[in-house]
Amino acid sequence: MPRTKPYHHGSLRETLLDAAEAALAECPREDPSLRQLAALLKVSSTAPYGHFRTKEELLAAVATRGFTRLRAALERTEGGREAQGELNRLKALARVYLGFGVAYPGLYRVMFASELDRAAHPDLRAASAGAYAVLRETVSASYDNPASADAESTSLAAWAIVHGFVSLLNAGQLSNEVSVSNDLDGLAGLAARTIVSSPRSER
Amino acid sequence: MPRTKPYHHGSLRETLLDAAEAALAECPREDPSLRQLAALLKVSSTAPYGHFRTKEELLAAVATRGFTRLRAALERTEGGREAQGELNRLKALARVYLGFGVAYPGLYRVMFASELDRAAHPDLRAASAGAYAVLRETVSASYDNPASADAESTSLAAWAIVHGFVSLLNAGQLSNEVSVSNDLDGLAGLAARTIVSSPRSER
DNA sequence: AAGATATCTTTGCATTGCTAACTTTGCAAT
DNA sequence: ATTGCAAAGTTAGCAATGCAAAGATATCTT
Repeated sequence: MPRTKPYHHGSLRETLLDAAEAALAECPREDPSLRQLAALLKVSSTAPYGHFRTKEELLAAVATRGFTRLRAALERTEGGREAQGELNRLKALARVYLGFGVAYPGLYRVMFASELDRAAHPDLRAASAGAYAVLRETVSASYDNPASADAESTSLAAWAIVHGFVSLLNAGQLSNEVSVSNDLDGLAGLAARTIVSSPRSER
Repeated sequence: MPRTKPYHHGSLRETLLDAAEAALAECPREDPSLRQLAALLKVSSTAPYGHFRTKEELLAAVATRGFTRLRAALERTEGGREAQGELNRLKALARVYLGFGVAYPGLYRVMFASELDRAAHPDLRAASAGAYAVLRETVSASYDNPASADAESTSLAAWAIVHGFVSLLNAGQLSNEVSVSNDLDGLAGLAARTIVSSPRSER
């Protein structure tokens, strides 16, 4: 277990996560190497192994922090709860989601990397579920029965559509359809409209 | 340039792609190593470099084949064109898309990997655009003006939602919402309904 | 003051992507 | 047929990486 105030480096664990995130910001399409991170922090190549058993564990921790921050961003959304009608609330939320994903493509990639074994990292699952919960609550708030299967389905569709946009954007798959793509507001509106107008049996 | 009938191995290039795909089928969450592929095919470790300049180039070729196959699968969809109403056509297409993505998680991951530099691989872009075209044509067929911005947007939303579902499923992110998740038919219906009911100015 | 413990270092190994230089094979032109 | 040549494959080797021991060192507890 890490101490509160270790000797050499203060708190290497957090610093490693910061460095990994910074590296992902610079080279979004490749995972940072533990050795480079260690060299950057002036510690030996194997120092990280005192805090993470494997590289995947470090990446899982990075992803967990990412979901926590995404959740915070979603909760901080202006017009997220109070404002003018369901459509605008959803659009605002979608806009924040898209903005986050596009602003931190490397981090977002790690967060949703299918390379990570989610079953082996419960805290990661929890953080992810926490971020999704914000979306789900906002979507299902406009349902008579927010716990209904209908509300659940629509929430899922909402997640799929915003995540799909971010994923396609960051993969460079939407460079052709620039008309709509680079305009995050447009995409957010599209996502919100698509979700709001979806059929609901019990509204 | 590769010959029609080289000497030692017949046609190593295609065989390498097959082997890479097979490896992805076995270990979907990690990229195969060139050396292992070479060893499997009983050629030297550097033989692949006669056909691909880098590993990324091989992966791009794998991804290209993947998109070609996805397109073929989408075009082969039963009820894709003829059948009973827009909703059913879309649902059938979505079902095929989801089935493909879930059946070949490793291949699908490489196809949409943000690690690949799409700008450097025009054929990959073309194959990807070809697969998307099938989806777009099906979606926009029900519009008065299939080339309208409206039809385009809805097609994009359709791609985002089915890709989002596959991505979330393969990342293991939907294991909690099993109620709907593991049922591909249910997800396909959800996607189709969400898209069909989306607002269209000029219908 | 002394021991325990977490933290970090040194050493080392196997794997990997890739380069450079050489060899082998099959085809074509003379 | 012999010769020349280009494509395809081989061997050898380098630097980087993830990770496993085993040893060193500083901090905390007692």
